[in-house]
Amino acid sequence: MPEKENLTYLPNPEATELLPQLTLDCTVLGFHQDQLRVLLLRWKGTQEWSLPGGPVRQTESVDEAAYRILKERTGLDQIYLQQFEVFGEVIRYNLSEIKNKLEHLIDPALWYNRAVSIGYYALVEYSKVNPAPDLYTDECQWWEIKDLPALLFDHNKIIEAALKALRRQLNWQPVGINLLPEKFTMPELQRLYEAILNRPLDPRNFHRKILSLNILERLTERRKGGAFKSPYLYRFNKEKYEAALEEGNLSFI
Amino acid sequence: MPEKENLTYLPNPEATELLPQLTLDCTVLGFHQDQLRVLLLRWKGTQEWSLPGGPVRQTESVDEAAYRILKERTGLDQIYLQQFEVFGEVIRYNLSEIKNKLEHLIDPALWYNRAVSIGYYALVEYSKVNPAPDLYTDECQWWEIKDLPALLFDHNKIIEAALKALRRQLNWQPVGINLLPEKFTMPELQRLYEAILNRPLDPRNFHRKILSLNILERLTERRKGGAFKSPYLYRFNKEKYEAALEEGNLSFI
DNA sequence: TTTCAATACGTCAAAATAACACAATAATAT
DNA sequence: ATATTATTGTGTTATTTTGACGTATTGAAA
Repeated sequence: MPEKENLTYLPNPEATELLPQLTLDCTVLGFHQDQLRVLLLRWKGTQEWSLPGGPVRQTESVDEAAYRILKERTGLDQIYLQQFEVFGEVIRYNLSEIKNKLEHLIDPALWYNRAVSIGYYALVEYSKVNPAPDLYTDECQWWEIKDLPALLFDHNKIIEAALKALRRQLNWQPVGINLLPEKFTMPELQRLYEAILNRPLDPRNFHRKILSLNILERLTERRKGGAFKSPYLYRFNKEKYEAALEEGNLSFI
Repeated sequence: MPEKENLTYLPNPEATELLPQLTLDCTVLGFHQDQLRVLLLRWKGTQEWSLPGGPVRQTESVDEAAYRILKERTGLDQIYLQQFEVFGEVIRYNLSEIKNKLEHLIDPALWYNRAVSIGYYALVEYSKVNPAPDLYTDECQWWEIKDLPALLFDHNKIIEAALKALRRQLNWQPVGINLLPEKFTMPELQRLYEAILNRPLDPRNFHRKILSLNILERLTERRKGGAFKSPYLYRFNKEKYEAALEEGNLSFI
């Protein structure tokens, strides 16, 4: 009994403001003190953390919903967003456990038995983010990616998948313009790549490789104040960076 | 006004059998006569074509729904499936046009104003597929990817996106075990890669590159009957192929 | 002034790649 | 039979890229 796209079955859910049984979850990644960090929310009256996210309104696209949610949690417009996976299992996590843990906030009868979640990752400049909790949470905080607690829902799994997708992206598209400040040093960029790939890189080879992409401009300025030799400051050439994003660097053969 | 995952808003749509306002679309790709082909359905009493797809049942995961739909349209179990993008625009296509074109099949009042679609591509062995139309269509047929008609919904766009995703995959994962028969020749594999990448490859360099992946086994057998020199037959080493799929071949640096 | 480790720049052998030459083959034409 | 022909299989070469290092420079701190 094949069913077709857009075909309505009663009762009509479009009477509601939100797309039913569909949510999105955002893995917001920032880089600070040589560490990749993710933005998490702590639910009121609990020590339970989870990713920012929520349902999609009937009047907005899924991408727009992600932007809206991120704007609310970070204060930022113009975030780099990437949809990477749909989490569509019938049973994604222990729902009754969730109901119990949050029953002081949400009537257990109000939860869907099932929701499909669209996974996004966002790359943001750590220092520009103004973490803001929402109605159900009273803390919005950065966590080191290497030192996460057990999260609510299947959010540990989602973060793992986001990192995997980001690592994949790194191999054919540049990464960095969204995670670093305007000006940065080569060692800072290297440590970002090391944090994402989770392995050390040879500074000399990294330097050569990243310059060969032709997306960086070296300034005459240097970063003062650190111990030892002052490194040059660089910035991304926006046009060339965008072009590299567009083209990608794919060549099986 | 942040809203949380799984939180129900009345009326409860879970009373229905299907996830509301959510569908999936499958770009089923096969390879025949040096051409990449896609499986399309023609709607009854029309010359209108579209991709196989449909809604997700409450009792199945999104992936399971895709497998079910593909089983129905191709007769195949164990299809290689890849979720590649969510199409979540509020207005994805001209709905009233669709309503008009299909009103002899579906009451225009029954269409959702909006549905989010999860895009999959499937790689199948052309000769093993038994194309079968569904309740609303009376033809299920292969079309050359290079010579597609204007499709219903946003399905031309979805196919384009599927091809882009497949080309991307080609650069870090092997492709072929799902699209070719058990035994195949090197030129056949090359023409598959050429069809996907849409550009000619040097046979000598292709030969060297693909063998370096260590996923192929050359048989003593040769393909007889063609004009000119008989090419060797190869088959994929399943274990090594799976391992290559798992690992991927990614190395920015 | 010396120390020290991070930074900047460079070297070299090995591996991978792109471009191309050429021999072997097997049905077809002669 | 023999020659023809386009495809297939193998090899060569120059160039580029990569991986693994060496070393000089820098500038705060000792």
